[in-house]
Amino acid sequence: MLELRVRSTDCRPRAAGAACSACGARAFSVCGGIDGAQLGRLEAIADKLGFKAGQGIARQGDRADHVFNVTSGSVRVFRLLPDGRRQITGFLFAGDFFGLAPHPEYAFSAEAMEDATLCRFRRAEYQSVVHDIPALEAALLERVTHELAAAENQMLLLGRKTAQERIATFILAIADRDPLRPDVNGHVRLAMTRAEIADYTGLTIETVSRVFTRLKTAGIIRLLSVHDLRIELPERLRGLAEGRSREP
Amino acid sequence: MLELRVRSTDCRPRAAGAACSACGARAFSVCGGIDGAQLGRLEAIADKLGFKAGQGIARQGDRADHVFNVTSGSVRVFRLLPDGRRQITGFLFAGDFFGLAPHPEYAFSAEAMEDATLCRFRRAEYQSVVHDIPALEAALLERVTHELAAAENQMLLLGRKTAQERIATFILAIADRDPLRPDVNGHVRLAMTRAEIADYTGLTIETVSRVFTRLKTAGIIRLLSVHDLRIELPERLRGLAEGRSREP
DNA sequence: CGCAGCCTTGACCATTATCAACGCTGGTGG
DNA sequence: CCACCAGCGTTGATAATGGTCAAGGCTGCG
Repeated sequence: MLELRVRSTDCRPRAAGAACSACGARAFSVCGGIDGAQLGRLEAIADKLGFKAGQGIARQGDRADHVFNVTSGSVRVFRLLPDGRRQITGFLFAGDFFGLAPHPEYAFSAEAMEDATLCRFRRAEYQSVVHDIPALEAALLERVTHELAAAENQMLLLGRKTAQERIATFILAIADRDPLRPDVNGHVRLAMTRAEIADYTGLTIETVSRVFTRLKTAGIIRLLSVHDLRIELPERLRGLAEGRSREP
Repeated sequence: MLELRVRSTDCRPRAAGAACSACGARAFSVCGGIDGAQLGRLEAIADKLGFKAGQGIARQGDRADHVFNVTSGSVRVFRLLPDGRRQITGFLFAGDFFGLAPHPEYAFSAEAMEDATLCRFRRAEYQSVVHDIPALEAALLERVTHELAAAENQMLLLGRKTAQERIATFILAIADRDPLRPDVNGHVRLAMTRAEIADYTGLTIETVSRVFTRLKTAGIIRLLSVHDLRIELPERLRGLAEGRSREP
């Protein structure tokens, strides 16, 4: 059974109208005109690796010999400053690639969040197989382009949004792409710790915690447990996320 | 004469060793195995447009009908919040594409910084031509992947660096890619205003100004004019940029 | 020469970080 | 089975970085 996947350009556009027709209900899938046989050629040159929760997969500064594809579980990717400050640049799930950047060393570290399995490719072999399958190259281009747009949204969040706006945006992003429960009446599962949310949103864990209780007090969300919440007032939350509270 | 270009994955790796061999001294060029004839096919379907400094090229929220390539001059790309807060996500120069993201509406606005000329493609035609030229698709993939890595670096800057570290990083980034004067003994030209630097680094113009004078007072840089400076102590500046001042 | 648009500097303020204490929860071992 | 501990999360008090508001300076252009 084929494990390797290329996530489509995300099913997030649900909200924006243009749902990924090739994708159906699942959050990831083989998309963009690549058939299983073609992915099979790529999978054939992969090492299949398993990682325990918390285990390191790649380290910032190491020689960038490999390209990775997540096949199950979840992975956090981050950059560190020498004194330990951490910026998480992404939470990755099945179908996501990382390590594509054409640099001699990894600019990031990656660790398993939950137990995870990955395909690992030697860069040169990966390059030549991908190069051989234009449809795959096209799908990757679309995917990476989409990630670039997401990264630019995150730049807006980190550069210009308040703590409350950041958390509101974050909650909605999770809700929109939660692969397991597609917003069953506003239910959102936070697979990550407060520290991870903080390092993703550029805040501290204390501020994250305070904002959650503030949103709760305002009746905008309800905290069901530390890792589960329900969105009670989606419009208010969306208003915060889009910065429509400070309007001029 | 061919105007359209695909920037290589940047000549920045100068510092990191692996210079772009296909590129030579110029900061951008036709790279990655695409020849002029192939680019010519793309250029053939382009509208050539000129924009005056300050003029808008695309607006956040408009239908995303076009893809753009900068052929001369410079362009700023940014996202706005409804109250006017602005995050500049990139300064673009000849050879840079934008509007590639497969979304129904532009998630960004773009304006000419200096007078600029661009190639503009209808998205569908663009797609089909690119799709027809695997070497071009491959070059774009590499380029976009590189930009994604740069965007993630910017996320680290915006999420975790102090004002001083941000400006130090910014100065070095400009110095490394300045297309005109490749660091003639530390000389750096800032083509942008303080407001643009602020909106790129997630600060205010006042803070940007204060940090510049602080770096000047510390003897790390010298301000030759508002738009020109010289790096006096490159190691100190690099140390700040990498966060090596707060080390534990 | 004068004005407009940037830039700089200063005084004050607010948001968020830091430091600290405490509570909850789940797992382990007595 | 219960008690304890470790790790995570919450809350409070205080501090600091950077933002806001305001005034004034410089520069280039008409």
